[in-house]
Amino acid sequence: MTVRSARPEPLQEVSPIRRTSLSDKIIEQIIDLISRNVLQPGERLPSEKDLCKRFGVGRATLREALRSLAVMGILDGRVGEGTFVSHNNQRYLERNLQWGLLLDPKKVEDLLETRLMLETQTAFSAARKATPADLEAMEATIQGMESSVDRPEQYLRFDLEFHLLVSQATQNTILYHLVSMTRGYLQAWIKESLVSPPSGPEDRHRAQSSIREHRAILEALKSGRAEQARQAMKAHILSSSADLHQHLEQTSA
Amino acid sequence: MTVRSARPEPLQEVSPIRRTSLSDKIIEQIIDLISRNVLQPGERLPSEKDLCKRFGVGRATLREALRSLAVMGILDGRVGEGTFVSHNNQRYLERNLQWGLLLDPKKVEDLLETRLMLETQTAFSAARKATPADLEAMEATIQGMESSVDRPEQYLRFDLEFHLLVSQATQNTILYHLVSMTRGYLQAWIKESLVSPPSGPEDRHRAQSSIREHRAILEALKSGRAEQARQAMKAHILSSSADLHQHLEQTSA
DNA sequence: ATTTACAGGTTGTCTGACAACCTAATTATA
DNA sequence: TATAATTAGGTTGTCAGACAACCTGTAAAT
Repeated sequence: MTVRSARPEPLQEVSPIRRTSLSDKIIEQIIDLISRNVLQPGERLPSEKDLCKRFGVGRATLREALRSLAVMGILDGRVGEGTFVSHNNQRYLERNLQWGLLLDPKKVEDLLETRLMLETQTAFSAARKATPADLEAMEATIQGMESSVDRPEQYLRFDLEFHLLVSQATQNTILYHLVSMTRGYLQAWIKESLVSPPSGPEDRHRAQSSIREHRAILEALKSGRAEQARQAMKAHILSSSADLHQHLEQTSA
Repeated sequence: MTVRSARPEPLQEVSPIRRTSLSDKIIEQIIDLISRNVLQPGERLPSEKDLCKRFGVGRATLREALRSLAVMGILDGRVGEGTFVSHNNQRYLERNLQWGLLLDPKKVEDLLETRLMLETQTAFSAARKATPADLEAMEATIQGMESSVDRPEQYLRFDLEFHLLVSQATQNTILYHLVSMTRGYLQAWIKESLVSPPSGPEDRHRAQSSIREHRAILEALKSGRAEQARQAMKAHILSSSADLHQHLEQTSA
């Protein structure tokens, strides 16, 4: 007699039984430990042998869980040293979107639209919530941009940092993650589009106007004018997106 | 002589060497296969033994890759049957955000703010892009709400469906996933807040005004007035959020 | 004192094995 | 013949042991 034959009529409210594998349970437990700060970022986990004994599972099972957490960017395994909690488990979202966009790479348009939407709104919200410390940090990144117009790599780091600071100023961690996610992925394209042609005078010109746009955003934030901040950010994103588009068409042509 | 002692002065442009594990390479290859549609959604992968031979790796290594793809929601392993490409690898975003939210428990406020931001913008965008078929489907969900004011469970399904249709009408899959993610998370709270008190006359009254709000959104979408659609959605989300807040405070008190 | 060599621990990978499970063909039964 | 039970083969889930590659700190050699 099988279980199947023992269920003649279909039940409506059957328990949503799901065979949860041992690895899944381990993943949940470890995530729980990290979220409760029992395991802190940078901390080393016990060795796999230890963990096997504690969880009461084989090493293969445990490793499947650890590997999964590693590709998510939550853990970081270093051969010969141990497994560590990633410093920036915040960043794991970017990583995963990266995997995801590899799945269908035609979403650049969608990404740009989403980014426009998110960042204009974060600018709006940040104008109301930004602390003096936030504004000061933004000021620093703009100065950083000014001092590195000829070093695209470094310039981009400051650029990214500025936008992250804006989203951080909203004090909404979800928004921060979403912005850093979209931004992190576009970064690859942006970098490529800036590096491919050797930095000429036009690039420097572009950098200068970009810095002006950032300053406009910062001024709006400082004065607390939310709508103005939104518009400034919108203008900046649009011109930046236009640049990216142009470069993309050039390379594809 | 170690490598360490051979690097007296810090190099700026060292190659960002990363020891890519075999599992990582397998993950990349499989994702590539899926993105190139060599492996289509729903399709079954060869057995693990087969894959081991093709990739030239041991089973443990292969399984770590498969498990990682499974927790991402890209693959779906069924014991005794095989491993399949997930029908909706679209869902990977929601899945990962889910893990992410487990990582650091966000506040409901953040979710509500994000939702307000996303949905007002999707309404704006949808007003410009919605097709007659989209509008027709939305009309149907509103009728569904009207016919189930006394069945909260069913009512909520229609409600959710409406909002998903709006975001779908933007034809931006990323936005769609983000909306469905925030919505899916709030759904648990919403359901609880509606089920806990037995449905009384006030609830029905609330449902009626909610339906009016949905109609207002739909009318704005039909007439293609983007700004009006945004305002209508904003009003709806705000009143809906206020309800949720009230219920939350009641239960916590 | 500096360098070298070594030992112990850790992750990465392989192999083989068994259990739980599903599918389908085969056999037994009414 | 038609239906039920059994069986066989394949598949994923898990375990155990082993070895390679690697890192770190310590002890030995220079």
